[in-house]
Amino acid sequence: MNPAIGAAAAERPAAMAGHEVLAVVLQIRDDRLSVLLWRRARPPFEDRWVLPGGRLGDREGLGESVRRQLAQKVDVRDLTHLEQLETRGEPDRHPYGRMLATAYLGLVPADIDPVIPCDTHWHPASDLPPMGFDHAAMVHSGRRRLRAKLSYTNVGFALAPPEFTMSQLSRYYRAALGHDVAATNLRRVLLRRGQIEETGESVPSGRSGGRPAALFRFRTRRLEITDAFAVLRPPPEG
Amino acid sequence: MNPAIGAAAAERPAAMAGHEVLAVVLQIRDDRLSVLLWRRARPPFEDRWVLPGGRLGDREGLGESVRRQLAQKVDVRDLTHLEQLETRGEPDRHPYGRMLATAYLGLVPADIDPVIPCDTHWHPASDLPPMGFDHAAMVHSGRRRLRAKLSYTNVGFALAPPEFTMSQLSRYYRAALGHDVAATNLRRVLLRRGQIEETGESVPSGRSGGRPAALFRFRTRRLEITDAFAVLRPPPEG
DNA sequence: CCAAAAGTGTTAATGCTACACCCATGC
DNA sequence: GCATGGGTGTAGCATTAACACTTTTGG
Repeated sequence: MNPAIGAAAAERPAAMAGHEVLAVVLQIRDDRLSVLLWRRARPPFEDRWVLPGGRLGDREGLGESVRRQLAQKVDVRDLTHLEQLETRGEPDRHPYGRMLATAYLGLVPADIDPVIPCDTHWHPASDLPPMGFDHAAMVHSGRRRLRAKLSYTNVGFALAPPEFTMSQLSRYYRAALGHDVAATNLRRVLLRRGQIEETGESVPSGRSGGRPAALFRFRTRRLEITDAFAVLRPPPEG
Repeated sequence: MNPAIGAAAAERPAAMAGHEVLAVVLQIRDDRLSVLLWRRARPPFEDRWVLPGGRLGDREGLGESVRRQLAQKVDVRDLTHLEQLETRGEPDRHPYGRMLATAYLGLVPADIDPVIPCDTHWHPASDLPPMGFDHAAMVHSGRRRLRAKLSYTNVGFALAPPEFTMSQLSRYYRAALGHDVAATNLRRVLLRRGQIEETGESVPSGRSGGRPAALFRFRTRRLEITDAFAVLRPPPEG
């Protein structure tokens, strides 16, 4: 274990070892996939950006801990989805001693704007600021996971507001996937898979005219795998 | 020598807190997907079956620790693939105190028969014996992960020997996926994706006759995603 | 010659993208 | 009317499962 360096070590005396939970909180903001980061005020990695999170409490589970810390520290309570990403435990990942970290992916729908403390900010996930520890790698894991799941699950529900038009939804997909997504085909894919349904309502057109857009909603707001077995699928029943 | 926390913990339960790594080691044996389990000789969960593993050492990383424990404790050194599955940290998952566990998925090719201690056995993954802790859930995670990855990556390499005939390979896939897989189509799918290639050699037919089978090998024996973006794929270059 | 196992050709179905076209609205 | 954005129809493409058929071997 690293010998303590200067004053900072005084805060965390000899036996620093433990487990922390971290959250890659993603949201589509202004048509960009963004991640919530917190600016460190002290060493190590002073002034670098890190993921929100903190030590696992003695009596709490991992997911529970992430939710608590997000609520307490950055006032994020509106996660529509939370799943475990990965655990990192390289002995030298924390300069002051042994510290394991379990990262979660959390998603916030686009219609919410959580009140966050002044030392936390949303950053475009494709243009991260200088980050501390191994947190940048975790953000990349989160992005990859989200991208993958958008194509075989209904995670879209976690990025979108409860009701939305297809052109809105296609913008969310575009932001999350990083490439163009045609609203017209997205509609058919998601309808075919039974992920979304029409609410029956529609949104009046803006001042520039245009046909009113139908409103849709996700049929369920819990994660489901809708497109398993793209290939090597099991033979039909019987 | 105890995979999970043994007697030492029982003697001083108060001080028990820490992190262990566990391995879901899978192999196709006799055309069945099998998992390596270890029979506990003492409480808690005496006589139940558990995953091999043990405490994370002070100076080792998680993956490193799994490899060490598998080599030392069950003499498994021939993993062709190892990846992290999940970390469980419910406060009550271990009756004697707080213990986090990170589970890995390890794969052993079908042509190897590791020498394992007498208290460990291979069990069919579809018919697990009574298991201790939350280890049965971890085995299920491992199976699901393997099944999923067989359809969009080249993990097959980790189940198969270096060279194989297509009917052998289809048996491995059948065992892992749990449903029929036609050798003829499997061949075309894997060739098209560039996962496998012919070695040029072939295997003489058995005493019952039949055309000699061509030998194949995986082009690479490292994990690659060969079929990303089944849907919502990015538009062509430009 | 016949049975057995491997390998090829072909068809039909699926599910997607792209694009042309039609619809409803504001001005 | 006409510009604007939404929605539908349709053609083409890629990929795969199923199955008939051919090839190569042992007895």
